[in-house]
Amino acid sequence: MEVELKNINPKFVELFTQTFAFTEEEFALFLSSFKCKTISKKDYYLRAGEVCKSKAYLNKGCARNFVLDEQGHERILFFPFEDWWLGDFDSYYSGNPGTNYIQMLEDSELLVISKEKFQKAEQEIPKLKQWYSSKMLRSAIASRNRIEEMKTLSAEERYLKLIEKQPHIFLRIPLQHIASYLNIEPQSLSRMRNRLTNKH
Amino acid sequence: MEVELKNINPKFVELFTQTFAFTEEEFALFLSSFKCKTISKKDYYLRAGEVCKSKAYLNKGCARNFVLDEQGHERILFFPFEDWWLGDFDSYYSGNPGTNYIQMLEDSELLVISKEKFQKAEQEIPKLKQWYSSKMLRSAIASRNRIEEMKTLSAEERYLKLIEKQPHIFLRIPLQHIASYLNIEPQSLSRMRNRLTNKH
DNA sequence: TTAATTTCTTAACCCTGGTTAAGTGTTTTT
DNA sequence: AAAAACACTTAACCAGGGTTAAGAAATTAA
Repeated sequence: MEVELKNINPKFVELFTQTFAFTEEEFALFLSSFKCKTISKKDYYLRAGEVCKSKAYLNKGCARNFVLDEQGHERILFFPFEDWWLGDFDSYYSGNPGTNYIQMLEDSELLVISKEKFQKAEQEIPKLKQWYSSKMLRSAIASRNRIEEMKTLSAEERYLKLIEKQPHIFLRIPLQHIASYLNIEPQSLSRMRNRLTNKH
Repeated sequence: MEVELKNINPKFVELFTQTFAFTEEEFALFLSSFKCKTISKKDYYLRAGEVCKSKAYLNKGCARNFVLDEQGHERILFFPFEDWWLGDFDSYYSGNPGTNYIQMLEDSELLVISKEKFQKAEQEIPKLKQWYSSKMLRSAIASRNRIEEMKTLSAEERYLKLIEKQPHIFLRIPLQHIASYLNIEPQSLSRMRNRLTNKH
């Protein structure tokens, strides 16, 4: 489906027209490279084993991005919400089958751009590269901070930090998935919550 | 101290003159922006609380990059060896005090370039930006893979993977530090190694 | 409204890794 | 060569989270 401007998250428009100062023509050209795609709750945007051949802007909805461990256990890495970009980084750039699953947790709306069209757009709109470099830098820093956090905080500390820093997650994501994100079992999260409320 | 070409790791020279095709002048200019610095075993290149104002190429030696958890426990994130770049990413770009310690584990030799000189070099040598984008991309992917690994593998699995994929680490890094990297105590690593050898 | 499904909780038992403590080697320093 | 510092191991005890199982509560579908 073609993308209609009026339905696009204003943050998307602002990012490119304001922050990266695309001209009207550049933005129109860029936008025309996208297809709109809706995915129902519980359906997948990506599965392990597939090659990731596109980037997708999450216009509306939310998802869980997870991998499987050796025992086939689902391990959630993060929860994409509105204004995030979805994809399997490694697979996208290497061309190899990926390890990530991306499953929508609400009925969602994506703006999808294929690798080919993105590359073409990059050639026609040099500013796009700037955007991408800065995005990559922030992504690298965020991942490093996440590693630090995983290494230095206990499950309980990560839980408390999540409540403090990203309370919105608790409004839209079931606790069982938050448990997986914290790297513990739902029963353990339940026990922990119980322990914390009875603490005083 | 000035950098002398004959003492530089050939990988450094190759990266810029071959892979990124710097001209002779560009490479000479770039190289003249560096200072050579030696740091003895156990001394620090960087400490938490300091603002990271330079990038450093590890020409010779190795180090441990760690952070402190709430209990003041050292948690090693990775072991830089020859041909790595040292620094606190987040602090370098944000200008805020960092959280990382970088301590040399052998007498080491660094090629250091200040933030100012690097920015200047970037303006004079546009190819430098290409290098940096590609480095950032790989860094982002590596960090994501590391997060996946931390989420899906047990301490024992991470230990066995380390032996398989980076056996050189065991030749130069004390086991106590490897334990910290695996996120367990030295005693637990010892017990695990004992368990594994007695397994059959 | 009832049935079915999903989400969350509680409890008992077990296992892994943390903690504390002590002891043995091995380097390094004096 | 002796002392000091460092690196590694072993063992006993304990706590946190995994596992299994069951049931309660809340949503969704029929």
